[in-house]
Amino acid sequence: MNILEKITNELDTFSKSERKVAEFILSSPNTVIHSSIAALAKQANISEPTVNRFCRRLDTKGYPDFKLHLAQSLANGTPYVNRHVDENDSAEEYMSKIFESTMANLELARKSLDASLINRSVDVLTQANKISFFGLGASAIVARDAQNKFFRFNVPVICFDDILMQRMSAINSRQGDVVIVISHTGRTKSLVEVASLAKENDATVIGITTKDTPLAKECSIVLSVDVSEDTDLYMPMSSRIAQLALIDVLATGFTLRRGSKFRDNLKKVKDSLRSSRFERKD
Amino acid sequence: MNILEKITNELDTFSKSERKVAEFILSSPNTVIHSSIAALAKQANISEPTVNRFCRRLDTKGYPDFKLHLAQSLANGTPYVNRHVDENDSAEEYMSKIFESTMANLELARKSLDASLINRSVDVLTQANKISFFGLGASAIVARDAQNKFFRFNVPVICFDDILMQRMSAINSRQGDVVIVISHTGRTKSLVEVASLAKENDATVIGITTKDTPLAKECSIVLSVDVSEDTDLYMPMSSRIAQLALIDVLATGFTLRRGSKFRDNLKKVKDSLRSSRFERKD
DNA sequence: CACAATTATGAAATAAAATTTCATTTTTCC
DNA sequence: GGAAAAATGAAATTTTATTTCATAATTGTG
Repeated sequence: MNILEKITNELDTFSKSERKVAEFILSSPNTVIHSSIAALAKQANISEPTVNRFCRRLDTKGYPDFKLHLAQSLANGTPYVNRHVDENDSAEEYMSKIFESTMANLELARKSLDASLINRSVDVLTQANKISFFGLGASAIVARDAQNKFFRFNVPVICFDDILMQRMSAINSRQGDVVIVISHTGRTKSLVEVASLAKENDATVIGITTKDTPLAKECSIVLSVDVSEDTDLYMPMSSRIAQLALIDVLATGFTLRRGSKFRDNLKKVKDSLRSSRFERKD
Repeated sequence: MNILEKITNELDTFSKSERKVAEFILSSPNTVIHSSIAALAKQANISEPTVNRFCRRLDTKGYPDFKLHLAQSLANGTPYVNRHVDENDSAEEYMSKIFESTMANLELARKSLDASLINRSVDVLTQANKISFFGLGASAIVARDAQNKFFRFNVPVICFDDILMQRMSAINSRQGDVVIVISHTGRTKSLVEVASLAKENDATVIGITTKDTPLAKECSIVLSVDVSEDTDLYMPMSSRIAQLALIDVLATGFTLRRGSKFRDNLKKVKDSLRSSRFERKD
């Protein structure tokens, strides 16, 4: 866990002097990582052993080890202290918080993904006769994005964000078809039904969802993308971004599996856009 | 810069003994951050002063300072060494690389964004009579996502990914309307024209694009989102994710500006979905 | 290829920093 | 109010890092 959060959380359990240390560290963590224990003790108006005891209380081996943890907490991309947007945040603040929590959630998502399942999914996708992407709401956007990517691979891809079309398409699926169903909650009834229908008709169903959900149970392969729930305030935020990153991973896996000749083809697709754009001067 | 990359880059400029240190550090950086200079010297079969000189050569103040940099480079979310996907990467590897470069690009994007322009954009959005989102290709997805978010705010929002509808809509815009045009390249002719048309008709045009592009020139406010170019192999990847994060920032800014009562309303929108979902057991 | 000049390296000494010990002060609780 | 417990800091000790300097290796030059 982020050590700055930890300090914040345990603030009340500290003694008077320890709190002085804690507050000083929270107020200028970037100074602390470049200070010796003596300098810190002086600035916080306490003695050196107190700092040392403080560090050990936080389950570090001592002051140098504590600084290491602190440095990591302050590193790029690691969310700092309160990642929740607050009523009175300035634009600078809420912007940083949103980006930071997005990055932290991508890290979480990466950790939750199983590479061997990615590999199997890529296997299945490269051998598919037809690939379908289904999603609703925010996940509909992910499905469209996936279509936009996979369509470049010159394989039959479809994408529906309409529950009736999804059902009809699922019922028409057959062996060799791959159906990718996207839902963060994994509880959207109509999507769970679509997954089940597709499976009954022998399609391979890949779920991009949270594990142990009704949708996950219907899937042949579950790519579970965990993100911290409370960052998605009242709107999907980090969840859809993590899903998109996963789509990138699948698309990349696909191109790698197909070899270098195939990638020339991708370049052609990209080049085809040239005439619709203004030239670059540089 | 990531110190591990730096070591890799400067590998040839090191002396024989320094290279031994470098190689040991690269092979097990996680051991090093918990070792004393003596332990490292012994394991790498060189003397302590050599380690010290090595650290200084890398522009750190000494060994402890070097460890701090190393710890930060190893922290969560910080991309490590080669972020480019390689022909022979395993699923585990390309997955990590894609997530890491996405995170690194979000960090870049955050740094490139100007909070005061975000603030102005939120001002304009909260006062808009009508909000339109236009994008094509991968940016069409971003526009749809934005619509999905802003529609919850109970303001008139439209979104088109069809160039004719975009033109018609732009021509019909008037003072008080806000048009958000999304394009990573900023060079898509038809979108530049749409921006220009909207502006001629007195709409406020916000561009989510790269700075100093033809599109940027046509906008009232330019929210420039920089991402490293070469990560978007032959498909848009990090660029669209950074754009989505920016949409989150704008939507969050909007809700903050509207106050807490407004957020109850958002909860209602979310709750309205409940009956379409399977209940949670926990 | 010799040999001076330069550069690299490590042993030992020194300096700096962190930790431990222990006496003193403060707080808690009966 | 006062004994027990907990917190704190001064000083001593230990650990760790850095500097100094002598020696070894490398490089360039005639």
